[in-house]
Amino acid sequence: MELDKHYSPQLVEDKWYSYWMDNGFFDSTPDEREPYTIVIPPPNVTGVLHMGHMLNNTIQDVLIRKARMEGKNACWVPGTDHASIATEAKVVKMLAEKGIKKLDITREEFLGHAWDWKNKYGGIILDQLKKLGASCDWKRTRFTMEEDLSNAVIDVFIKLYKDGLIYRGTKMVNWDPAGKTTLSDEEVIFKESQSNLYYVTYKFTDHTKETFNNELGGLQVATTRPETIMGDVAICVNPNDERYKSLIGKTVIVPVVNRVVKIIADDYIDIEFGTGCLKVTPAHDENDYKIGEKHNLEIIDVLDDDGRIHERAGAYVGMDRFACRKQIVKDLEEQGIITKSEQIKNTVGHSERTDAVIEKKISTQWFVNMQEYLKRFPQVLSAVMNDEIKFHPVKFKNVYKHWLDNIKDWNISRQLWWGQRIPAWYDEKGNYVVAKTEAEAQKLFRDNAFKAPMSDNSNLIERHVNRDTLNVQHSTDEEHISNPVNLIQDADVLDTWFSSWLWPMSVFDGFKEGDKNDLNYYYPTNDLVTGPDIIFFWVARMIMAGYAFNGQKPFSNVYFTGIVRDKLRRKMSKSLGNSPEPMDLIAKFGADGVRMGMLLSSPAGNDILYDESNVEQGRNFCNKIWNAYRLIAGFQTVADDKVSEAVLASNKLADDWFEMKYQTAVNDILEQFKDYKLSEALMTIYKLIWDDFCSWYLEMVKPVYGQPINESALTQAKNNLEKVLTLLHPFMPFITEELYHELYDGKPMQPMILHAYPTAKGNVSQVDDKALQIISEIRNIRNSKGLSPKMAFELIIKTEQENSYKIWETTIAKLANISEINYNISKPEKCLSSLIGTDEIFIPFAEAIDEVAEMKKMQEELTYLEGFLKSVDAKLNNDRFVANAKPDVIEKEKQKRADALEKMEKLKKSLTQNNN
RNA sequence: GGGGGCUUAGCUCAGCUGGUUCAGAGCAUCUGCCUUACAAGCAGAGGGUCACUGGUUCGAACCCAGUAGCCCCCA
Repeated sequence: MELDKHYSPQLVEDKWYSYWMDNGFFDSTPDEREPYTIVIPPPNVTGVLHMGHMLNNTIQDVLIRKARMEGKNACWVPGTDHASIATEAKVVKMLAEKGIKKLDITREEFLGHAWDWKNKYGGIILDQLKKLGASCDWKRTRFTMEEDLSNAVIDVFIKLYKDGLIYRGTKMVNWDPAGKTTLSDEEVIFKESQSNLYYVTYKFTDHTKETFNNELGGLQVATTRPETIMGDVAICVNPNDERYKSLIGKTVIVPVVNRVVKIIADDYIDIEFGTGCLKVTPAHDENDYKIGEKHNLEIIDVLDDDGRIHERAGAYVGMDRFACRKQIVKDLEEQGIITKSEQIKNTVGHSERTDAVIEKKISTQWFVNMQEYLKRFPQVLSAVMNDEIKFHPVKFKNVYKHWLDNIKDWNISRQLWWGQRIPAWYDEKGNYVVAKTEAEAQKLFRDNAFKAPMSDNSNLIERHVNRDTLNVQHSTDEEHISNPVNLIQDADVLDTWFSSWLWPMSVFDGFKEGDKNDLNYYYPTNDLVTGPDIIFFWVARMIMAGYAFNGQKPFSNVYFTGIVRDKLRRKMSKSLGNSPEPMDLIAKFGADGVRMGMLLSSPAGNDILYDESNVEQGRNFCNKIWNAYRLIAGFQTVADDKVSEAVLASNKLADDWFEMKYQTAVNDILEQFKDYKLSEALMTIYKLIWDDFCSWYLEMVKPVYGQPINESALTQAKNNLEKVLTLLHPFMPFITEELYHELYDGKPMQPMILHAYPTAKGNVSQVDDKALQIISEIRNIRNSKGLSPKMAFELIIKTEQENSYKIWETTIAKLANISEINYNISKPEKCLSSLIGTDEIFIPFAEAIDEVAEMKKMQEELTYLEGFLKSVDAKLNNDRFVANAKPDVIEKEKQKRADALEKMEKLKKSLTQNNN
């Protein structure tokens, strides 16, 4: 069959993927073999495959395929995440486009639309992974919101609540006015921005003026958020600030609302910042809130859920917060109350999902008590620190520790509908219980096992907290409680990560009643491959869940990939349009080429700078392998006894030599795998195939044109191709499967995907290949002298180890185009010469030798060697070196000295001969 | 403001506990080749005061201190 010069991935990839699937090679069920398990970081159902997924899933596939070939029971569990806030936002938008408002439909109707959406689009990303070659056990595909997994989430919530690790509390939280939900601290992204710092005058009351007066008739306060002025309840200065000492305890008037507030003192205030006076707005700033608590101040929340000014503010009601800021600045400037402003750099929190500017606000939410959690499960930290769970690269250990050391309580309730609904039930007074069903909740109420509300009832309906709601009112209306009616389930759902932290267990039905075979067999999993951006969101929390709910770690290794960026180090993003479409890339370069392109330049933890030339390199490599196969497939054969002894021996030697190269590479590759240095492992294979296999080995055994190859040599060549294909298979599964089948006429003993992976070998038998340097040297001489490779040379070798060269004579003759080799005969009158180690080679060459240039070259080398010898002697003559250095180091220096002397002697001899 | 990391060839990166012939790889570059597997290729070559300054040491890309620049995380 005539094979095309170019490999066409498009013709083979789908074929092999179906073949693997149809034969169930990706499937895994527990058996007596050692398991090897990876759970996929479940992509969001809203997502389409991006370059980050490509990298991440390629790495997982390499690991899982290698394990499978090593005879382990490899199980890679795929699935998707319901991505509460992202999906809800998407569905809301989709409905809005149809003219449907979320507020106008019921929760059930909304969820119906959401499920429709999920069923329609949720599987796209998984289908795209198949194009990449991902060998997931698709029969095990899970979804974080399917019934079993949702039940697990609810059960875990109830358990943690009973254990006192989950509580309902009123605290300052992050509010996303676009998503209309609270967020955990991790979901807030701080961005640096240019802001205006406005100087606002708070007029003194008459009483204050008596003791202190100035030109302004008031205190100047610097603020970046004038729209919260209506929530001001005090002015705070540093007690050590001489400027304001006499004012502490006096009063000023808040602009706009004309509220009279006190001037208080607190160490927290930075004397240097602004004017040294802080307007205290406890409802809208974490630090102000703390000051408010300390000084027992009122809390006036001036914003509503949409980020507009609330009636409570008493002015600018209904106005958007940013519009209000502009307006208030304009108005106060006109009144002469704002006298100046300056630009400053500060950081502003944004929602990770909606990018809206986050508002801090006080709200009643559900929290996980992290301090207590870590106290009960100290392994969460220790397991990572003592490498029971290994991070690759290790630098992330520090990041992890730092986060745990400063951890705050985890806000897990979200004001959304898409997600697991919080199993808390309230009566009309706001008393509540946590229970899986309404019936159980009723029973708990009957048993008086309820909690009194943190705040009054209105909080259930309207989530604002004003000063009244902070006064906790313990209900004592027992008569009412003993006859509960109309329980309402909490309207909120749980943070997405509160479900995905269970993923490594829940995908194996770890929380379900019934047999735990899968969990016991596959868990703890082996490797987790993910991005460092979710180390806190997900990695840390899976570790927490692992120890809390199973008493074991969730995985043994975490491989942190880098972030895929463009050539200019910019993140890939839709708005920049700098991200290639992965499916187009695969169509153009083939999945194998893309996989290689992604892997080549992505050491663990380093960002990868995506450049199409990497993918081209991958495609070119495929083509190289394809052509190596084409060469082998095209050989005509002849029986071994029909070729000369020399050819037989030469081919045998080539095989031994390649075996040495191969086994050395295998040993290196297995080490690199152990260290999770996948790009280095791939590079080692790349060089083994391109340089050692193609450029050297195949050239050694390739017969001259038109001649056949002897049968044993062909068999060896095929074996060697099989070996390198095997090594490469985890990285480039398609082409290796294709060629492996071709190699055995479509009927190999077993498919490549199940082929045994090579193992390390202690003693690699060495083949003396010093002589091969001659080939490079002669090519070099030809190149530098502009002599054609077609011109055959004679060669004279001066050496004490003739045999080192003799065994390679056939190869040297073929690859360097040498017609005759002689040993240790006298140097011809006119010749080109060179040193191979301490051996000399001469090429008789009568015409056109530039003797002056030759001499100059030798003289230069001699000069270098003299300098080199001097430095070696300096070491050896240094008593302290001889006294302190290790014996083997000294021995090496002595050897260097001897070699240098020998070379110098030969060069000197050549120089004098030429001079004669 | 706190923590972590980085700075080695034009680019992207290796370089383990300091010690082989003046520091390695891939890509890119240059030179010569369409040599019957591959021009998506072959053969060869050039290219680096290892950020800077000082210190420790017989010996420093590697250890220590400081300086400069860059990146990430956290608040």
